[in-house]
Amino acid sequence: MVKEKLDNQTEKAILEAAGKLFTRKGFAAARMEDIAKEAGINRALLHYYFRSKEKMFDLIFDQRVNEFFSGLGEIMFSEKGLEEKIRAIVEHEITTLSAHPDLPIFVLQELNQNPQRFLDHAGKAGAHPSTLLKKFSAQVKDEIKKGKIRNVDPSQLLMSIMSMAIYPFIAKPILKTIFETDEQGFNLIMKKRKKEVPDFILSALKV
Amino acid sequence: MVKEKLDNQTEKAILEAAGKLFTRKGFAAARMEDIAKEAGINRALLHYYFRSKEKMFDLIFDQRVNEFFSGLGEIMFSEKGLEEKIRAIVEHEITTLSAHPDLPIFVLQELNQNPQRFLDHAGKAGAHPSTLLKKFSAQVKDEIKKGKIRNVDPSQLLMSIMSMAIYPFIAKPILKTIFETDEQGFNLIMKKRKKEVPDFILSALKV
DNA sequence: GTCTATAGCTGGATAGAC
DNA sequence: GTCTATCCAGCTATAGAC
Repeated sequence: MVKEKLDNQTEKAILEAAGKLFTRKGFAAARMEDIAKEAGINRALLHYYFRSKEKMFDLIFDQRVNEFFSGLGEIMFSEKGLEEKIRAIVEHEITTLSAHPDLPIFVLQELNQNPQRFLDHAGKAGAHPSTLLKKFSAQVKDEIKKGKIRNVDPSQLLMSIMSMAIYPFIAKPILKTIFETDEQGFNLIMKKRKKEVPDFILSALKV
Repeated sequence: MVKEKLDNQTEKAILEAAGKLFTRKGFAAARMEDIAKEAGINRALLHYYFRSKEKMFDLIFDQRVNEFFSGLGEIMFSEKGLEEKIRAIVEHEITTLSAHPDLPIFVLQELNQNPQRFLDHAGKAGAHPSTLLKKFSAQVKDEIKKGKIRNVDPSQLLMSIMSMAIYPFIAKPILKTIFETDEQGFNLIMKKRKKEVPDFILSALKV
């Protein structure tokens, strides 16, 4: 009666293939034929396992959204000080996205297509995303009151942090052209960015 | 013999409709039927004017890439000082994208799909995009040498500027949820950002 | 230049054999 | 559980009338 977890090679292969193709091409442009080929099986079997293209996509998308936001909550709700927290966020984002570079464009493209999805997803996850901002906001305001940092709008600050860490992965093709470099060179630049960005932010926050 | 420029209502209507739908849904998900309906004509006429879906898309895409980078070169190659230049870039990007919010996700999604396009496009435009970085880089290094600003990597700085201005528009559905606001509220936040971001950057550059 | 009708293809989904 | 064969809807593209 126990559901098999080790044996289903096929299911795993399909999910991997589907993840790859949906993430790369988006829902509409990814074809079942391609997914089947990538998984080394045929189209019919995809439907045997997952019934429809949409159901497959929903599985993948939810998983990707989770990856995209994984770890962020933990860091935000940890008891770290502000500086340490900022360093941890940037480090975490850049490390995650270096391993999964096309995560953000995929998730954000599909969310722009159907914003409701994010609310649905947040619903499943439990806490409303705004609690994350509130926690961060309180901490920033506290530091301002103590005179530790300059007076800045916490929302604007949070946006800036996330922007600086994530956007380069979205703009990668442009950046590779501008910097006249390849994949390896780009990754090196991102690695340096793990230190550069927090330093930049903290310098901006100095009183 | 002169090509009509005023009379072709239809061509204009089609381009507008196509722009709207391609930008919103991407190439694969946008259907000729929808474009025709949006333009108030029927499918056959689309082909009469533009032959194929791909040709239509190429026109739209090129135009969108131009919009996305419009004005940036001018500002970069102007004789403004660094501070003024940073303020101008951020102001320009946020203003442009407030008027065309789904420009970046469309352009960047399609460029990720086919990075070659950017090189092709840059080719047509004349100057290689890397000249833009070189100009900016020289100016930053000069200011550093003069002791006017902190020692920062110009490439990293440029990335940060663009990130902070552009990324929020890509992450809009997420931000609207986190900030618990609507379209109007979002626009207000972006308006404030035109000042907040340059101030933030300049503060980070202080010696 | 604009329409209707339709050809022709692509791709998701199902039936049924093994 | 996996395959082949096939159905059928949806979409691009074209032909031909007006």
